[in-house]
Order: sequence, then structure tokens, then C-alpha cells
Amino acid sequence: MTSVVWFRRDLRVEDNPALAAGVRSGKVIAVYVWAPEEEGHYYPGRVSRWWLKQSLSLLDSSLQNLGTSLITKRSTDSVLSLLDVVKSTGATHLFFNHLYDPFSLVRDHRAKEILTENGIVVRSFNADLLYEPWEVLDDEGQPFVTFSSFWDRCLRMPYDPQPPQLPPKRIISGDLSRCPSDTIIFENDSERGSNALLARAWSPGWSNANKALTTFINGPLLDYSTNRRKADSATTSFLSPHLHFGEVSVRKVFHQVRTKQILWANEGNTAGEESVNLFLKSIGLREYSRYMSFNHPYSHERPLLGHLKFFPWIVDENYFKAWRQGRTGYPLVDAGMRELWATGWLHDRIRVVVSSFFVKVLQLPWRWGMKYFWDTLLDADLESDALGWQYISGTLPDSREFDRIDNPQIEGYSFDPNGEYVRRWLPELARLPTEWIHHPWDAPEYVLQAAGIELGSNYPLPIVTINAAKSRLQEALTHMWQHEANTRAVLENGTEEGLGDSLEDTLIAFPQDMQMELDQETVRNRTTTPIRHYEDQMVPSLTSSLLRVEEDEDESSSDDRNLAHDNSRAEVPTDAMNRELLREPIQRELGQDFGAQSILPQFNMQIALRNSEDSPAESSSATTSRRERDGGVVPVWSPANSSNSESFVGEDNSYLQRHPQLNWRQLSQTG
DNA sequence: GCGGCTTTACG
DNA sequence: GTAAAGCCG
Repeated sequence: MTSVVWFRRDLRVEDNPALAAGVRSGKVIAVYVWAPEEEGHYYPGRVSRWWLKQSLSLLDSSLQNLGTSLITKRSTDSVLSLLDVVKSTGATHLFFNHLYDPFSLVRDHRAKEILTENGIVVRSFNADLLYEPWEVLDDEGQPFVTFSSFWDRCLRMPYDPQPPQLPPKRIISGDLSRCPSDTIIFENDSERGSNALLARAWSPGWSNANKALTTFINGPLLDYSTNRRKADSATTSFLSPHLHFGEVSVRKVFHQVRTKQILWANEGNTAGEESVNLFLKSIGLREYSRYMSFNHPYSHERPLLGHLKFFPWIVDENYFKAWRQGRTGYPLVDAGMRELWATGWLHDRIRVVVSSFFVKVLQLPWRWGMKYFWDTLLDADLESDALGWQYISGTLPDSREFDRIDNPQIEGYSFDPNGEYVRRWLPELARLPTEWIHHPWDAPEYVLQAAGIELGSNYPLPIVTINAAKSRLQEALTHMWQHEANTRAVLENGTEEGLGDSLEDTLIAFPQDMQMELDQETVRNRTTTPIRHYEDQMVPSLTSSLLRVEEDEDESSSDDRNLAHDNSRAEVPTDAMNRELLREPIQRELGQDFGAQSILPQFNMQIALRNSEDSPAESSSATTSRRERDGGVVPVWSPANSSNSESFVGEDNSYLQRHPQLNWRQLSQTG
């Protein structure tokens, strides 16, 4: 028997449950499908593609050593390409590992549906997380809504994460003769030169990931606790790109780090113990990003909390440009942005500094910043990216307070006390004494002259002073509360006028220069296969486990639930991903006519389609319907259903109502 | 060792 | 903003 093993972001042969399943059951066809257009705006950036290219090539050599090779396919429809591979190789099974970003949730469900319809046995596995999102629930069976409660539970689960598995000793290859690889172009000519530098600093690939893990555990891990807040990042693990592409299993990381911790604990090495706790917390945040994405599949484009819905974001492309170029006049921010541009890397601490500056001082819409991180980071990761920006923007229950502005000058002396980081990335400030390095605008003229600095000329004055930013933020909040109150009054009067003029951040388009990049790529890579009509792809299923009685009343028989439970450890319960949508908005709005009210479709893939093609308006008449399938009830939704953020995060929304104790309310009330 | 003040952390 | 930790007399 032959199985297709579909590699995605699990580019390793070790501790890879899908590959192991394939090897166990007979002959293996290993395949990677490159179909970036399926991810809409989130076409991978230059450095991310560079990494992927190297990683795939190393995976291929490992597979060749074991007895097969990696088939690569260029596609605009992963699922149909998989079906082709299955048919041309005579495979009967498909195995893959779970992903939790919104695009994958939808695509993978569709893969299961279509391949199953074609008589293929499809099995999927957990390879990316310590625990599946649907395993980690509070005492009421609800998902956690704060990180610390989530992570506490993860560390106290009644069963351990699965121990990592060894790589297979050999692989029996399926028949590849009728399934040739496509050549995939990961970089264009203009990118090749910049990419050449990356190889000096980074070594992608699963075996290199293992080396990086060992190096970290035997070196910087011990002092992680004391060093972790220094901008000069020689003390971080550098594992994030490896983890993003699944070159090393997070379970292996967890296992090895925990082992070290026990060792240190026995030696009475409390500093080492504490370091491990802190490092594991960052692993936990990665887990939590998947958890959030799974439970709230729109978190990459819509705030989880709706209290900033009427915030007047400053839609200013010049600000945005100054931030990207590292010309804001704040040395720590600028050094970070230059480092990011030059290397695709940024210490976590500095990510917080630059993104907080972006949101609080510049008051730019957070999705622009998130998109820029996506485009430029070597470890660009949609779920982590979204979690980070929502945390900074104050749209999570456990976010930073929105009305507090961090001061880059103070942060500078804390994270870069000697100014070495700033001097490395801002050569124009290299000769400035440490006393002034994080606030050159206060330096006496003779000091500046001696350092060869002319503010406003070879280094900018602050783009906005912190005091101005503080008062501007207060004004903006006042404006927001006013607008919110007006809207509420209008709603209570029963008229709908005045609803249209709020500038919701989800409606703010990406700036042109960012979009052009995407559009060019989309056009350039267009193959003969037409892009499918989008609605076809938007059908998540109810295969599963977490269906609760109150959600589905009479329509879900207890048989369905019991049946689903049997499988719950291995299969993604795609209903859970819709839990939010199902429980409140969809049920509430069933039967309502959204029609023109349903405003713009906000799901990125739709926007991308609309931008790049004359697709016929998505027929976004936003129907919510249920249909029978496989003896179970399958809710069908289209993105326009939930495009109205009112239905997801509005003040009458479930997420807020369930957490009345959370501090976001203070914001609204102080107004 | 204690109280009171300052600093730091806060996902 | 609050609470814990660190520091000092």
C-alpha cells in the first residue's frame, strides 16, 4: 500500500507523525505543494522564502538518504494538486500534520473532504503543539482567554505531551515515475543578492535546527533569565524560524529543556530553573498563538476585543515609511527597524518596542505593522504575528493597557544601557556619548557637533514627541468614546444612519506599495489553473469532538458526538474553530438578511481575489445555511457572515460578556 | 530583621 | 495601575 505524506510546516524526518504513519503502512510518496496564492495577502516575504527553499532542499536530501525523495508541486490549488499526486502514484492514503492558521484550517478541511470523496483514506496528526487546542479547556469546558491561565493548565495537564519519536531508519519509496516534480521559483533575480548574505548568519534545515537546539541548551539557556532583556540578542535561542517551519518539533524542545531543568533543580541551581521557566513561557506563547488562531480564526485581521472599534487610527503613509526606514528620531526604535530590514531578525524585546511605538506613538493601524513584520521577518508566522500585535494594541483581555505609552528613551537605557545596539545599527550616531545616545535631541550643540550629528539632517528629530503623543492619544480616546456613545444613541433610536462613518481598522486597506508587491507576485505566478471561486474553499466541517449540546440543540444527535469523540485526539475538530461563530453570531443571525448591511468582505483571501481579478463580487450574499452530509450536520459559512465585527467582538458579543471582570472596560468607563 | 521607599515587571 | 522585589537606613 502506498501513502502520500504531505509536508507543510513540518519539514523534518524526526518526530514527524505523518511521515511515521506513512512509513508504518508501506510505501511513501513525500510531497510539498507550493501554493502561496491561497494565503491571500500573506504571500511569504523574501527572507521567509529563502529559508523555505533551503529547508526543502535539505529535507529532500534526508529523504533521499532514507530511500525516497521529495516531490515538489507548484500549484494554485493545493487540494487538487494532492489529488493529482495521489492518482498518478496509485496511493490510497494521505497523511499530514495539523496547522492552525485560518487558511490552513479551511484548506485542510477541504483536502479531507475532497480526497475522502475520492476514496482516499485521510489521517492527520498533531506535530506542531504540545497539546491540541481543543484539549486545553477550563473547568467549564471553555477555551481559556488569558495566556497565563492557558499556560498554567498546559503545564498541569493530566498527561504529558507525547515524547518525540526517532526518525525512520529507512523509507520504501512509492512509484515516482509518473509524478514529476515542478521547479519552484522561490526568489527572483533582484532578491538573490540580498539573500546571499543570509547564509552567513543562518542555517536552515532540520539537522541544523537540532544543532541550534543543542547549542542553546548547553549554552545561553542557563543565563536566559538574566540576559533576556538585552537588545543584543546573542542570548536568545534563535529557534523561531526553525520552529516556524517545523524543522524541530516543539515537543522535542520541551522534552530536552525540561530534562535540563530537572537536572538543574537537583543541583539546586535556581537560576537555571528560572531560566527554563522563562524560556518555556515563550514556547507557551507560541502554543497560545495557535490556540487563539484556532479558537478565533480572524485574529490576524480583526481585534479580539471591540472596544477600539471607533479609534481614529492615523492613516499616514509617511509615518509608516519613516517607521519602516528607521527614521523616527528615536534611536532604539530606528536601530531595531534597521536591523529588521538588514537581517530579517529582531529580538523579541525590540519587536515590542517598535510595535508599541507604531501603535501608541504613531497611532498607525496595527495591521500595517503586522503585515510589515510578515513581509520582513525570517521567522514570520501568522499566528504569532497576530498575537503579538493584538497584545501590543490592547485588544486581548490580558494586553497592555491601551492608554499607556512606552518611552523609547527609557527603554533604551534599560535594554541597551551602553548604546552598543544603537551604534551598531545607526552608524550616524556611533560617536555620540552614551549619556545622549537614546535622546540625541537633548544633547548640547557642541556634543552633537563633536559627534558629527546634525539633527534634522543626517539624523531626524523625533517624528512626534512623547508628550505630544500622550496628549494626542488622550484626544483620540475621547473622540472614540464620543463616537461610540453617538453610535449607541443612534442605534437606540432605531435608525441606522451614522453607522457608516466609523473607520474600523479592519477596513483600512494596506498601503499601495505593500499591495503592489503582492499583486505583481500574483500575476507573475499565475499558472494555467484559474483561481477557484473562493466560496468553495470556505466550508469548514463538523467532524468532531467539541460540539456541545447547547450549540446545536436538536440538530446534533448524541450519536454524532460520541462518534466524534473516538477520534478527537487525532483529528482537528473544525467545528471548534467555528465555535465563536457558531455559538453567538451565526445562531443569532440565522435567517437574517445581511444583504447590503454586511459591508465589505474582510477575509484577506477575498480581498486579494478582488484586487487581483475581476471575480464576480464573491456572491457574498452571506448565506448561512446548514446542510446534511455524512449523516452529520455541517454548518456552512461564508466569510461575509462574520465580516461585521459587531457580530464577533461588538459590545453585545460573547467574548466580552463572558469576561466582564477584564480591565478593558475601564477604558470605556473613564471616558 | 523590619518598615518604608524605589524599582521592576506585567503576555 | 498594581504588586512584588530590591534596597537602604
